[in-house]
This record gives sequence, C-alpha cells and structure tokens, in this order.
Amino acid sequence: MTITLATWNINSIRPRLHHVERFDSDRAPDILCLQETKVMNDQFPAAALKKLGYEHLAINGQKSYHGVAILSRLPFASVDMRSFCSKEDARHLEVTIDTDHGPLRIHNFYVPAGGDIPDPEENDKFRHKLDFLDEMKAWLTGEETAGASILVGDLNIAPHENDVWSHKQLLKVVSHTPVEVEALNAVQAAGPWQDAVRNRIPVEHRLYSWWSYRSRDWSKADKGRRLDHIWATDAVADKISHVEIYRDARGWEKPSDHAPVIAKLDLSHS
DNA sequence: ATGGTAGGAAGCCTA
Repeated sequence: MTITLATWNINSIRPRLHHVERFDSDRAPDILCLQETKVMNDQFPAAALKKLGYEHLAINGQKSYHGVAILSRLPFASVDMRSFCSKEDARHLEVTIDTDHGPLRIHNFYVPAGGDIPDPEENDKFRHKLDFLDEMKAWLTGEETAGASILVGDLNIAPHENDVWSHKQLLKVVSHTPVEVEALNAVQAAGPWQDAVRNRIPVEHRLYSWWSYRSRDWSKADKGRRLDHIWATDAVADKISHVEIYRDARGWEKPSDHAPVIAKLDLSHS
C-alpha cells in the first residue's frame, strides 16, 4: 500500500480548479491538502473534485480568507478540526485514514502569515502567529502524537538558512526571523515530529515552495522561501520513500504563488 | 531603499 500525499496553498480554489485538475492528472495524489481555499463550505466546488476521484472531502472554509480542505481517494475514519487563539479562523483540519499499518492521522494547517513587522508589541498579526505556534506546541505532543501522524500545510515559516534565497537579507523579514524559527522548531520538537522533506532532501540543498507574485521573472530571480511543509512522527517518518516540490505548477498561467509539496508513503507489509 | 502582484469583496484588506 503506497499513499501519495500532497499539500498546496492554492490561493483560492475557485479560479484555480483547473490547476488542481492538471496537478492531479500529472501526480495523482491520493490525498491532497489545500490551504487558502477562500470559500465558504456551501460554495466549495465539491462536485468537480469528486469527478476527479476525490470522493472523500473534508472542508473547513470561511468567507474571503483562509480555509482548508482535504481531498481524498481513501475514506476517512474520522474528521475533526480545531480553533486556535479563540478565533473562528478556518486554519486547521484533521482526518484519520485506516492503513495496512493501522490508523494514520493527517493534520492540515494554515499558520497565520504574521503581517510585515516582526514585533509582537507593534504588530498584532505577528503576535497572533507566535500565539498560534505556542498553541500548536502545547497540543501536538504526548498522547496526541504517540501514533502515526503526518502534519502538512503552509506554516508560513522557512526555518533553515537554505530554505530562503538569502538568509542574511531575510533575518528581519517575517517568515524567517529567529523568533519564528525557534517557535516552529519548538512545535516540531514537542511532537516529536520529523521534517520529512529535509529527511530526504538535506539542508545542504536550497529548497523553496513559494515565490512572490511581485517579481518580474520569479523563476530566473528564484527568490523563494520554503513555507510549505510535511512532517511525520517517528512512527511513520521512515515510511516516507520519496518527496518532491512540484515547482512546475508555479509556472502555469495565473498560478498560485505556492508550489505543491509531495510525499510518498510506503505502507506495505514488511 | 522602495515597490513590485494577486484574490476577494466591495471600494480596502490580506498575503
């Protein structure tokens, strides 16, 4: 049993449905976790996605902002979601899937971007981002992460020097400041979670999943950041046989500013 | 050093 899992900040599902279709025809993930769907549940394009083979849909949407969804060819044993920071923001979904190795839990997160000023005293959005990470850390540990779990999403932080085009130039730019990186590393350590992507593509290699729209030639300039992540608990980390950042999608017409990140899980009996 | 682009909702906000 092999499961291909992908995460993608789609930046609005409705104008980019055909991109989901194109990605599906090329990589055919069994499970696709989306962020920033920007649509209420009753307007989510469920029928079109079911036609693609994603018979099982978990959605947590809201008007205009945020919104997450999990599209799956495999049935869900459970679906749940959680609010953070006493806000109603749609930033989390979790499902469990029954596999040959027992239940697999999948968390899909959209962590707050944090605004422009990297100071929690001056900027409420940055404060919110740090508080959100603290809540993740407190929750996603102990019994909660004792089994086989995957955590994916747009975490809006590029933790390593080689997760950004210039470590030095981004040290004071939200997404790569030391205080955020520490907070994210603390979430990871509390799990215990492993960075499944960096397990396979070591930090010696530069790796990005997001390129700003505000660039004349995003590919040539290549000023990217790795904001999108796939983590795994110890119980499944060694089952991940392959990872890929599907950069092609960033070059499509009217693209999302994020590229999909893909992981293959080999869950066959040994 | 600044401003550059995109989506959604409604004439600005967030990324």
